[in-house]
Amino acid sequence: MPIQKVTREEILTKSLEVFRHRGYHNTSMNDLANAVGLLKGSFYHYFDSKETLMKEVLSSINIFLKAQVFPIAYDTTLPIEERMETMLKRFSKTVFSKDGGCIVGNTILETVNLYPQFKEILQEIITGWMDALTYMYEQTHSSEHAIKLAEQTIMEYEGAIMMSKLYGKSHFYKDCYIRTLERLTVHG
Amino acid sequence: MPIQKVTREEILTKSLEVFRHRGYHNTSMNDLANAVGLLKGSFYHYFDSKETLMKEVLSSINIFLKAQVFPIAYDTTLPIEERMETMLKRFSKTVFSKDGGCIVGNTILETVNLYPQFKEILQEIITGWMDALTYMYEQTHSSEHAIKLAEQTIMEYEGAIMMSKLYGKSHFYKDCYIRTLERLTVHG
DNA sequence: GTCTATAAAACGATAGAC
DNA sequence: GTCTATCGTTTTATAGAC
Repeated sequence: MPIQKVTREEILTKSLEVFRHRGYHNTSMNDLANAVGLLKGSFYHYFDSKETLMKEVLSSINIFLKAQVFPIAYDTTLPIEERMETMLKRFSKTVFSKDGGCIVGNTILETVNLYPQFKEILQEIITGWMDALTYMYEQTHSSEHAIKLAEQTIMEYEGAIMMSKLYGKSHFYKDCYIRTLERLTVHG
Repeated sequence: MPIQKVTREEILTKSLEVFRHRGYHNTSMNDLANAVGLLKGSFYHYFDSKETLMKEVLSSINIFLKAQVFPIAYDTTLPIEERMETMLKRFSKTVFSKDGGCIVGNTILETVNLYPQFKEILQEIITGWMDALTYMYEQTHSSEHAIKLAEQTIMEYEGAIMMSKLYGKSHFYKDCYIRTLERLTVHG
């Protein structure tokens, strides 16, 4: 048996970073292979296409969020503010990056119109986030209002990513974070 | 002189639509040329590169906004709600599209990290929008608060575009629109 | 003939896939 | 490494208005 240089997991982790930084169409198989230290030819031993790889990257994000992040919202042993804070922080660590990219938001804007292959998994991720936020806002608001607040929170965060990228400043996130917490308590 | 099939203006208008729909990297010179009824080689008679073309597209958007949209905010002969409504509607007509794309937001997320060529003009567009919104919110809020509200408005709209694209629903825009108007009056 | 908008063909580079 | 396709770009040829 030849030596296995990398694992599928490592490829997925590295590919996530590359896709987040470069976008989907502007990432070549060469970029991905280089990032994990393989020749692009060897890459097809693990994944049969760029599309399949992206699908698995998005799927692994979804699995992680469903296992490690979203459940926090429903853990009623913790105070609501703490749940929200922890969830936002963990979510950011997975899905956002320092240079201002959100792999989920970027991929939606870049592909949903013309490459519906990713639409389903992207919807699943955002819906999971929506449900978790809605559940938390329902503790202090009506169901209909909670949904609107959850939508507003997600929209603001995605917009904050754009603004951070454009101006290289991070206060947009922080303002979002504060407003997201404020919505738990004020003007019911 | 031979028959001219298209004008520079027509190319810019058509290219704006193609870039908005397909994104920057996923648009080929072939796509652009086909959209205006030329072969891709002939395209270079008008623009010397894809990058130059995109720059001019963004620049034409900026010129239009500065001449026809942003000045509305400063027209004190009109009531503030009317100014905001008119501005939002005109802005949407130029920059957004039915299939849920914002050429400005998309291009920021797709290019700013790796193609800084567009950064300056993109900043100019967003800053123009920011200034117009801030000016209006300053009528009923402090300067510092007005800036935050303007930022929040832009972030929400860009997020709404993402959500509309993902779920094929338009209520995200409408909610943004309502909240943007509400911010003019409530909780000063 | 000159000028120029477009077509046609071909360039080198790089894409995704094998 | 090799394949084929396509990328952005350049060059050459053609056609029609002066």
